[in-house]
Amino acid sequence: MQLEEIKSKFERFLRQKGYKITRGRFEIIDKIADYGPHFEIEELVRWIANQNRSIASRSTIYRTVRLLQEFGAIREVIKLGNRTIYEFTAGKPHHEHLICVQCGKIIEFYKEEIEELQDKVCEEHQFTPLNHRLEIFGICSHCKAKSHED
Amino acid sequence: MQLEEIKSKFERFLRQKGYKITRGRFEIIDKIADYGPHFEIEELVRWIANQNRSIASRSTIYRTVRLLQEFGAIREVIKLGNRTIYEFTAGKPHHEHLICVQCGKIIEFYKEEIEELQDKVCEEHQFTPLNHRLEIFGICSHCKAKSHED
DNA sequence: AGCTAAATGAATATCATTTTCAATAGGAGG
DNA sequence: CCTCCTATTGAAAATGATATTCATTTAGCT
Repeated sequence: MQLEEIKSKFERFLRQKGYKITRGRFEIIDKIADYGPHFEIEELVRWIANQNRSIASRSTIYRTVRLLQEFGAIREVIKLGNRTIYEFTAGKPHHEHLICVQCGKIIEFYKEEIEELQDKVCEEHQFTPLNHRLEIFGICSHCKAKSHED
Repeated sequence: MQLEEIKSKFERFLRQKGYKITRGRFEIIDKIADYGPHFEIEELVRWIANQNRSIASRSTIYRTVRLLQEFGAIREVIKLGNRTIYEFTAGKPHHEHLICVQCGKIIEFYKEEIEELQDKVCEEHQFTPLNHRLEIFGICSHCKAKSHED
């Protein structure tokens, strides 16, 4: 999905909710898209603050991230300590994460069979699934290679 | 694993680390075991404070929970907002969680095939897994039944 | 018993996130 | 284009979980 498409869908979302179409909200989307797939809000706030023109305050950035989560363009990947890492899903298909505990690298993957087995587990417990998250923590190939050097 | 067995293993752990064997630490373990399988620290602090004899201060409870995590008797189940839910693993076998978003109930499950598929994914990415967490959010059968009544 | 380092409690700090509140700016209707 | 109402914004303050500081106490060796 293109960025413009997301923005126009977001615009429709705002209208439908009776919210206003403000420049700040759309500039924040641009910045998030520029920043990369994974981010922390404080990091983003600093990054935006370091740029020439200030587009929004910390409060507005926090509020907009919440709004984008409600809209569905952003989701929480994981909370580590007091840090929360988000991802700009941007219409990306569903996936899970491998997280390198050494360098923080996040690798995305998708395994259909795992999804099916989860549904089966839910059925067995008469549990109605809404969403899920699978995180595997470990050492990525790069860090592994590096540790062998020592 | 029995509580006494855990405590004696913990004692060995403390000795080995050069830490001291204090009454407070063991009384906190007792309280956690009494409390139930899942808890939040603040909840635990209040619960302990409401009992006749004060066994430990908030700081000591926080510090001891950290220590027990390091030891391996406690693990973080999930962080929701600013709340962190822990579980007293007490040597329980590995498992994943179904979490009811309505009532907060936590159901444990284990699916061997999911574990195997995870290993396969890791191999494909030359990723060395250390641990993982699978959380499925949804509505438990009890809440589902209740919502039909309305 | 006496010594030394670790543990404790109380108060304070920290840090991400939320809220408050006064000022500003969408946008619908005229 | 003007007006009005309401949502939004920014800055500062509040919140809430957790960490840290520091003076005091205690575990556990000698």
